[in-house]
Amino acid sequence: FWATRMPKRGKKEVSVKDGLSEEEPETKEPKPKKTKGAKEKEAIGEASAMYEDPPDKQTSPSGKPSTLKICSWNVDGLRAWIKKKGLDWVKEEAPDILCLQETKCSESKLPPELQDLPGLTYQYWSSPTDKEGYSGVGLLSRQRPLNVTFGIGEEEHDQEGRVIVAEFEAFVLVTAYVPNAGRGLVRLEYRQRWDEAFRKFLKGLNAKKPLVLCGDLNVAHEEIDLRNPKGNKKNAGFTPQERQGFGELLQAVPLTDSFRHLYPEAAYAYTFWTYMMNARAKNVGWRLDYFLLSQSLLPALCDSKIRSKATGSDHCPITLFLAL
Amino acid sequence: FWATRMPKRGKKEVSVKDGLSEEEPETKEPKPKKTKGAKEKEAIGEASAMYEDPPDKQTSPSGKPSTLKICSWNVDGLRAWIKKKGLDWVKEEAPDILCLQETKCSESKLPPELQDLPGLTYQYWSSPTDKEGYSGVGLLSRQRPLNVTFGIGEEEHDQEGRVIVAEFEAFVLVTAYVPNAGRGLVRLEYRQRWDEAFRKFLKGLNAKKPLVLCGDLNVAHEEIDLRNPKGNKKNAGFTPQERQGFGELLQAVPLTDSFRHLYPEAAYAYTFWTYMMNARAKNVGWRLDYFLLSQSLLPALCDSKIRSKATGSDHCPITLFLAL
DNA sequence: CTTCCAACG
DNA sequence: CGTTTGAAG
Repeated sequence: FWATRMPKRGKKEVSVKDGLSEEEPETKEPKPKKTKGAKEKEAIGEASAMYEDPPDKQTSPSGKPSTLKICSWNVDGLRAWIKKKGLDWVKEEAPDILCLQETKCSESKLPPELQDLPGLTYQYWSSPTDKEGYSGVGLLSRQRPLNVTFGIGEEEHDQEGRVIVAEFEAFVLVTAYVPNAGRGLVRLEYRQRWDEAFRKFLKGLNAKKPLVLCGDLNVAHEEIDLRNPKGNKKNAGFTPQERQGFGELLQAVPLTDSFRHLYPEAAYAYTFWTYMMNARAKNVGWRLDYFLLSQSLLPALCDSKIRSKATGSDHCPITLFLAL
Repeated sequence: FWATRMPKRGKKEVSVKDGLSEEEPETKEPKPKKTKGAKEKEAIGEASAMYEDPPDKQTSPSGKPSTLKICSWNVDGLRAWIKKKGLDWVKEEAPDILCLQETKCSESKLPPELQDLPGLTYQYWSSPTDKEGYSGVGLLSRQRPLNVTFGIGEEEHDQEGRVIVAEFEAFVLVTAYVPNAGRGLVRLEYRQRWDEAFRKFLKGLNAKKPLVLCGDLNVAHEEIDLRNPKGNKKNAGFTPQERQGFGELLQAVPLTDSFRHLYPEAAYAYTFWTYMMNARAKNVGWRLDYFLLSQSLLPALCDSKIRSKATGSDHCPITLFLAL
C-alpha cells in the first residue's frame, strides 16, 4: 500500500492541544479566530498520515499500452488557478483530455492563456445561466469529439453549468461538478433530486456507449474516503443520503470507481482539503473526485491516479489511463 | 511656484492617442476594457503637469518655531494601508497628531500594529453603526486630548463614523470624512444636508475655541484644485452645489484653506488620484483633503503641506505645522 | 483600479 | 482560507 505514516516534518507549527483523535465523537470546534466563524466541515487537529501515489501503470490488465490520458481537476476559480500556474502543471501532465470543474468563469472572461494550449485545441465550456462567478465546468480535448452536449436534459438541473458530455468513438465522457449539499445541508434535498436525475441520465447514456464519468462528485463514498468520517456524518459530502446516492449510481448505471477498484485498501488518499486550518499540510482531506467507468471499460483500465502534489486549488487533479 | 511641467519619465507607458486637452468640452470615455465600465470621474488621457511641494517651513509669519505637527490621510482601508507600509511612512513623518479617514475597519478588527506607535498613544476611532467596512475615521495623538467627542450631534449624520472632535488646550481639532455625493450624484441631496449641518456644527465650535478642521472634505473647491475641471462639473466632488457648500463653510464659520492661503497660485497640487487609468502617474488628480483654520490661528500657521510621494492609498497625506 | 462586503465552498 | 460578485469610492 501507499498509505504511510510519516513523521511530522515541522513545516508548519501544529499545536498539540487541538489534536483530534479518530474516536472523538462530536468534537467542538476550536475557538474561531475573530471572524464570525463559518462552520467548518470538521475540527482539524494534528494529523500526519500521508498518501503517496504509486508510479503510473501504463498498461492494461491484459498488457495493452495506454492510449488515452484523461485528467480532471476542480480548479476552484479558473482565473486564480491560472495565475497560480495551474496550466504549467497541465502542460507537464499533457493529458489528451482535460476536465475542469468550478471554473467560476463565464465564457467571455476566459483568460487568453487557454488559447495557448496546442495539445488541447477543442474546448467546451458551461457556466450558470445567471449566477456569475459560480460553478462552471470545462472540457478540453486534443481530438475533436464526435458530439458535445451540455447538462443532463432537465431544466431544473441545467441552470448551473455542471455537466458536459463529449462523445468519442469508443466511449462517452461525462464531466460533472455535482451540487454541494451546503453548510447546514441547506441544499441536501435538492442534491438528492440531482442524484436521482443524474443517475437516470447516465443510465440512459450507458445503454448506448461505454461511459467515463469524471469530476467533483462532491461525496466521499466510504469511511476510508475521508480523514474524519465520524465527525462528518452530518456534514455536506458525507451524509448517509449522499453516500447512498453514490452507491446507487455505481449499482444502477452501473459504474465502477476506478481508483477504489485498483486500490481497494488505499487509505489517506484524498483529492480535496479545505483551505482552512492547514488541512492539506496535515492531509486532513476527502476523496471527492472520481473516474467512474462502465464495466466494459475495465479491461482497458491501466491506472487511476491522484496527483496530490499539484497545487493551485483546494482540490488536486486526478488522472486516468486507458488502453483503447 | 512649484507647479512644473516635467518631461515624461517613461515610468509607465502613456499612449498618445487617448491624450486629453484641457479645452475638451465633454470628453467621451475611452472604451472600457471588459468590465461593465463604472462611470469614471473623468476621462483621463496624457498629462504630465507635476507638482512639487516646497520644503517645509517650520516658522510662523512672525518667526516663531513650529510646535505642533498634524497629519491627515484618507487611507482607503486601514488594513490594506497598513499592509502597504503606511505606518512606516507615519513613523518617518512623526506627527504629533494623525487623523485618518476611510478606515473601513470596526474597532474590533484594528490591526495590532497600531499598538506599536509610542508617539501616538491616544487613539480614538469611529465607524458606522451598521455598515461594516465602510467609511470610518481615526484620530491618534501623542498627547491626551482634554476631551473627545464623535459626530456632529445630529442623528441623521452620525451613523457612518465620519467625525471625531478632539479638544486641546489651544484649539479644537475636527477630523472629517465628508460623504461622497456618489456616482450619478445619487447622494448629492444628502450631501447638501450634511454640508449645512456640518457648517452649523463647526460654527458653534468655533465660537468657543479656535478650530482646525482636517480630512477628506470630498470637494475640490476651485478649478485650480483639480486637473480636469471642465469635465467634472457634473461629477461628485466638483458640482456647483458642493463647491458652494465649501465656500459657505469658509465664509460662515469662518475658516481659511491653509494650503490655498499660503500658496494662492499653486496649480497641479492634488491629494487624490483615482486608481483607474494610471491617473496618479499622470497627476490627473483632485485636491480633496484640507486643513481649514480659524482666523485666529493664521498667525500660528507655519506651513501646510501635500505629501504627494507617500503611497498606500488613492489619497496622499497632508501635513500642517503650527506654532502655538 | 482597489477596498471591503457577502455568498459559497 | 480563498475565490468570486457587488457596492462603493
